[in-house]
Amino acid sequence: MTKELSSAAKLRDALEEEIVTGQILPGARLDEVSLAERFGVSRTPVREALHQLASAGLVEIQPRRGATVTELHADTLVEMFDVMAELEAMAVGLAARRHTEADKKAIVSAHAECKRAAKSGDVDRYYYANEAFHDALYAASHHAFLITQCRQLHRRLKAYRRLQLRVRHRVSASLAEHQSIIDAILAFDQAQAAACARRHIVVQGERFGDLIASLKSLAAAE
Amino acid sequence: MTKELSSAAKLRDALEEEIVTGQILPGARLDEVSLAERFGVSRTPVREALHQLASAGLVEIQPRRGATVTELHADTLVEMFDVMAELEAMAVGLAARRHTEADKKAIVSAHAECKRAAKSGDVDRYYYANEAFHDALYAASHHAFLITQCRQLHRRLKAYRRLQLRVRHRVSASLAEHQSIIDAILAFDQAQAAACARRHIVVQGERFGDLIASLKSLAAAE
DNA sequence: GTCAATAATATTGTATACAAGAAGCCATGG
DNA sequence: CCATGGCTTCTTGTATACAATATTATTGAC
Repeated sequence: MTKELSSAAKLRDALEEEIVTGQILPGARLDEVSLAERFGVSRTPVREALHQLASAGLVEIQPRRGATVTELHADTLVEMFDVMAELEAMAVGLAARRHTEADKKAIVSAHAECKRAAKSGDVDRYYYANEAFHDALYAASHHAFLITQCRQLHRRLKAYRRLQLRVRHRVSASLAEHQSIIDAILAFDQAQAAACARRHIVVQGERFGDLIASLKSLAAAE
Repeated sequence: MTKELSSAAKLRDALEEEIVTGQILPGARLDEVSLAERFGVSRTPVREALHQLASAGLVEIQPRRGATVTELHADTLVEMFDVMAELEAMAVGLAARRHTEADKKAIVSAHAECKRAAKSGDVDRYYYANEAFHDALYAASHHAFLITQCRQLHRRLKAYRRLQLRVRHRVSASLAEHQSIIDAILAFDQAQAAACARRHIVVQGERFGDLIASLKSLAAAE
């Protein structure tokens, strides 16, 4: 059932996963023949996969000079968090107005899993639970196009979001923010829900900025 | 200087233009060999172009079944206008805070051209002037990532935006909305600017919905 | 010893050839 | 007369070959 994908599509997904999770580092060169050999295919599907990733912004292709994994500067990333905040605020605001009983259940249970994950102290588990929670929020907006936009950007920020979760006390703060979002949604308070969601993401951007700053000062001290 | 593009890239741009302007109709089949013949190249660059357009959402590719121009249902389009409204509100709000003297000049002069175009009664001329105006607004936000997102979505809505301009009195209304946006920006009033921009786009979505509805009732009456 | 120019190499961009799957068509059976 | 099965044909997906450009190394001159 899931084996109907073309090798180009499989390649694209595999590469995307490796880039998004940081297995392939930003700035790394993506050589067509090496990739072709690694995946046991010819250069043709490799090229297709690379071009598709380029359209998604994950890799950059310079004519006649090959592809590299996109390097996101700290300020670009912060900007991406800005836009993510706005989109998510919109989604959550809509969710406050439009959510069904099923949506409510999904959100609450995703949040419960987040709590369990937080208590367990397993950051990765929290990461996945968090992802499911946000997905439930998007779904409750019942706004198909917005959902795709949110998912796309969310995915691009995946690796960095994960990083930012390692900041001290971030997980418990995140959890509290989730709670306030849920409260606003269940009260059908659109404005409040949107505001909470926006703050939730903006905070992530800020923490991420802090992280970058501290890394920079560390590097400078060496 | 501009001739450094690969044939695949040229093809992609040409096809994008034809789709966006409606020369190729939604739902139309895009046959690889026909396109290859038409542009005098082999299938390889055609495939690359199609896949890139697919990532951008302009065409849909079904495995082993070829590519067609994406058909956007009325409700999807309205949703896209929703998101556009939110992004543009964000950009204009930022522009109110961040605009420079140069930005101010660019915006005002773009608006002046809009006025002249409106007075001339040339809808196409107004369309292009309008595009330049919005671009000037985006630029004034000084938010690189937001600008790319706005441009991308704006481009996808291009054909439909044009359609909606034909609605009676829409051009003069649009012009008035522009004026209110400018006023808010020049007053450095972020909230007001964002609200005006949001309304400006939401109205477009609504007018577009009206248009669709009237087309539907026309079709039903036949 | 360093810089520059040219040649050698490697890598991308395009074309063509081949393989595999999907759509249409005709024939045959009910 | 309609439906179903197999066959033909067309189209897409992949591989390989070739062409063009960028990179690198080597050699020569200053």
